[in-house]
Amino acid sequence: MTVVTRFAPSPTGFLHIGGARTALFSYLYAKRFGGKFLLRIEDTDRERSTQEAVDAIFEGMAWLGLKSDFDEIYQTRRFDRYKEVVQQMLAAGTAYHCYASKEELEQLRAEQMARKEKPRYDGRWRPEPGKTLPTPPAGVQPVVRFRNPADGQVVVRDLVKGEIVFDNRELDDLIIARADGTPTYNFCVVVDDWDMGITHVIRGDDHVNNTPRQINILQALGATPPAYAHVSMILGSDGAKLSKRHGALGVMEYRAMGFMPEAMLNYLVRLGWSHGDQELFTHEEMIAKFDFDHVSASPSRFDMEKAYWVNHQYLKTADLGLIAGEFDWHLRRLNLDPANGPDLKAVIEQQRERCRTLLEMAEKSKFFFADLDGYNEKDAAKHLTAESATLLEALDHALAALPDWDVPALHAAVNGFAETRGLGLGKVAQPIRVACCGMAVSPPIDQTLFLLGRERTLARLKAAVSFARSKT
RNA sequence: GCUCCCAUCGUCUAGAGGCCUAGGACGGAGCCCUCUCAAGGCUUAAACCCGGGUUCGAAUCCCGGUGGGAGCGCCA
Repeated sequence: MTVVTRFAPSPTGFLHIGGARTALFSYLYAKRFGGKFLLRIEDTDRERSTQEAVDAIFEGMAWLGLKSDFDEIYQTRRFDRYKEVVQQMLAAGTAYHCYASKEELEQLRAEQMARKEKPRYDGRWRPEPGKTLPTPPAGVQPVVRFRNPADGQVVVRDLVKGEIVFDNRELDDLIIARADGTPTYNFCVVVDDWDMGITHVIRGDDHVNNTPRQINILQALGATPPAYAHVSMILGSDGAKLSKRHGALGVMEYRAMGFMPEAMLNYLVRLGWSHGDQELFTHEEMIAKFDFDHVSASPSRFDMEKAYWVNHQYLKTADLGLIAGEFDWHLRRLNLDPANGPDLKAVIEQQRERCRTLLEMAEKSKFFFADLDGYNEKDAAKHLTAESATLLEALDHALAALPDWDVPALHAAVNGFAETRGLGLGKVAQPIRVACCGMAVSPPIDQTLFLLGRERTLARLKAAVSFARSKT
């Protein structure tokens, strides 16, 4: 049997971190067993579903590289099928019409709560042998309810939580089709998972309580229930639940913060899952090693510091071309022209060790791609002094005389310059940094000047000299 | 309220009864290296929620408590 998993978000917002991890686990599990992974848009709630959200989810999935093996599926395009199954169940007696109004049900719930009972449908329209049903009120469109077994138990063998037992007495008859005829969530999932041959349902653990009902519906349909894996949720760093109001960010916002998609995946896969002490995984390793035996049942917190660290590991080691694509995106976002400067890969090679994010890298590389917009105040005060002006002026001449503008030549020139003057390299390099980069932080000075190029370097040295002299 | 889930350093976790005087990683502290910032190397502080059992032996199994969380919609 080939494994088929699915990621089934409802398009009511962007793809958040928890959803991304669920998608990743589903994807990895399918790939691990040479199976298929599909994306299904659960848009049966037409009030809340939006096209923007659908697009946002696709965008997030694409950025992360979680490709579906099929075209996306929309539940709204499967209404005929759901109706067909509802009719089937009605005919089989596993579902029935219920004419209770919303007001009526609300009152029922209120009464039950007051009596400290679990609020649930009381089965007033549920057909029983020998029971006389009320007469349907005129002009009321009924909903369709599933006839849940009255007793017995449902055992969910959850891949992460183990065996969970539910008493059927705790389950009421849920609505599977609204008065307007549209199907509801719990029903659509069941029909879809069944029709699409889903073998493993991997989802957030806020769904565990739905699982026994879904299993009952499946059984009423004569279908074999899939395996379930309920993954616990991801909390904010303060341990509070993530929500739009509280720190829930879309995956694309992590892109804006400067994360590599591969790093994001790596951080996410380790959140709740482990493989011994291993922290870093290639895409292939994730696929080969992922399993539910080592998925934690308890919720975990999103730790930004660790995420940054993982990202940094990727920046330090990933293929330059791969990084360049994202780096380019960030430069443009800062209104910089990637073409107006050194080769991106060469810049990345020099900056990758000192930046935890691509955003940071772009910001620290501005001076390679645009004219200086002034000097960092503190750095200039410290390093662009009257005496360093003399130094920089001499350096300007020395460097201008260089026959070749390459790293060894620049290295020799700057070091030799410092040596002949009996100065430590720092005394020379720091003023150059501020002059050429606008600040006292940059890659090694020889590399920096090389990448900056002769023209820009010499011009900036001259500008710094007059700047230093202009301040009294 | 009812049902269900969860519980190892601040955080992510290793740990499937003896290998645990509890390991790794992030973050923290300190030292070394150093042209800046980093990176790197070394050292260090830091945890089995509590109480009962089971067992020769429990972080690991069972029960109870406590504390968190989820669900209880004609939402998904």
